[in-house]
Amino acid sequence: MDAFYASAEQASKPSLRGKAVVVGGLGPRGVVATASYEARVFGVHSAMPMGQARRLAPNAAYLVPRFGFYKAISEQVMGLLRELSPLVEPLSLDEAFVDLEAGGAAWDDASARLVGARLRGDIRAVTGLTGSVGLAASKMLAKIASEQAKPDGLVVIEPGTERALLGPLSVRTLPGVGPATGDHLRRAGIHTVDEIVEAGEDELVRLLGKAHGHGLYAMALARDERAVVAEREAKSVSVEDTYDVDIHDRVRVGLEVQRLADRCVRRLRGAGLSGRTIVLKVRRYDFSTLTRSETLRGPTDDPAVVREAALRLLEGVDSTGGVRLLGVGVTGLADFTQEDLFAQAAEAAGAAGEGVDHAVEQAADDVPAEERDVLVERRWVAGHDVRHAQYGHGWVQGSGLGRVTVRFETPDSEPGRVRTFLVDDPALESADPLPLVEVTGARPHRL
DNA sequence: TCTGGGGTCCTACAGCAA
DNA sequence: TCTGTTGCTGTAGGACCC
Repeated sequence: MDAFYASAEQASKPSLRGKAVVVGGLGPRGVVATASYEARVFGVHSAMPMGQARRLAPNAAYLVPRFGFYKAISEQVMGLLRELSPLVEPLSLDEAFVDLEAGGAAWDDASARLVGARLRGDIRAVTGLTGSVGLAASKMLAKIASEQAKPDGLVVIEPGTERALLGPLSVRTLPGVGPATGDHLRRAGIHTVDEIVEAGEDELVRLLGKAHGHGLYAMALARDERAVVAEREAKSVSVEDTYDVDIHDRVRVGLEVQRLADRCVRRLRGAGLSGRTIVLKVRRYDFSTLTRSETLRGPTDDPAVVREAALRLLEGVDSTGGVRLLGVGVTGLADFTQEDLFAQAAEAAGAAGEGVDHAVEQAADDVPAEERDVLVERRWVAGHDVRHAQYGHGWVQGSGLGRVTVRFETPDSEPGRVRTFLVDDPALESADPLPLVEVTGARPHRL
């Protein structure tokens, strides 16, 4: 999908179409998740600090991501892909590999092209958004093709042309070559894919290590035999928070770690999993990051056990100077087993002397953060949908000083009017996003 | 001007056992 | 019996991806 989050917001909000839209964290430490193509003209791009984005594009619309909304659209698109083949490997909400041969949907160049073109039409019809398609004989090449196809295009890499196409490209084009590896190669005088091939496999292994060296050399030769894998099992579950202001108070750090442990366990349980290794992550004031982990005797999904382990790990961490991020994760996942749980819980209770604060567990956030903001504090979140008793459906454009500004429009309306209300106006309530495309008979869907 | 969140994979090293 | 090798497990960190 092209500039997915930003495009979804533009489709949802007619007044933003054709305008610079930036989706990301709006706090003082937020970064850009997606910038619309209009915003990219100003130099705004993913992973850029929001402050920098605002300086580059002060007049862009800045919105917080609505993952639930994007997920619903993503499921529609993944559904279309699964009609083509049982082998669909999602990489994220907006990207997936499809093995067309396995699905019998395509057997040669012409049929693949046809399938790709039809898919793009279907995506547009069902979601109202544009997607780009890359067709090639391997995952790596399909990915490169789809990058070249963006926005709103289709690119085919014909068999036999792969090496010639890759040769002059930057090493950064290859999957697995990020800033660090790119620098490493550059210092060795290697800038293009051709130069990787010229350097030879031994030299690459010497520079980058065994796995990376062999892998990259193969990629440079356009050799990529990786299969499309439909079902991937999760290997870890984690949650983390970056705080607007560094936390210095050791007690507060402990409380946050417990909250994160509870959130992590809720996710773990939601997935029907338990895990054996507890990981604590701490990013300090100077951005240095450290992790500490502890492996239990058996898998657990007991919040008390995870909390205690995380707190034990915290004891070994120096937080002088303050922490900007805390995280708790669980790896070594296993399917839920009752015996392990009881054994583990009893063991921990014995060892830790039952010092667990159950109030923390109860009070923790069962409701997603954005909903809490809207419902409990009645703070209106920029970009979120609302309904007004008199004016109908709209979205929050901004709020502050006891007032909230709402633009009243829907995906299929003209750009709407803006009105301002008191934040506690009883006629105003939060609302679900509306479907981007009118629901018509055959393929009903709900957002 | 500062740098999110949720993941995956690889490497290196220490300790232990065969 | 001592020593060196090998392989596994746990731990920590780094790079990368979207």
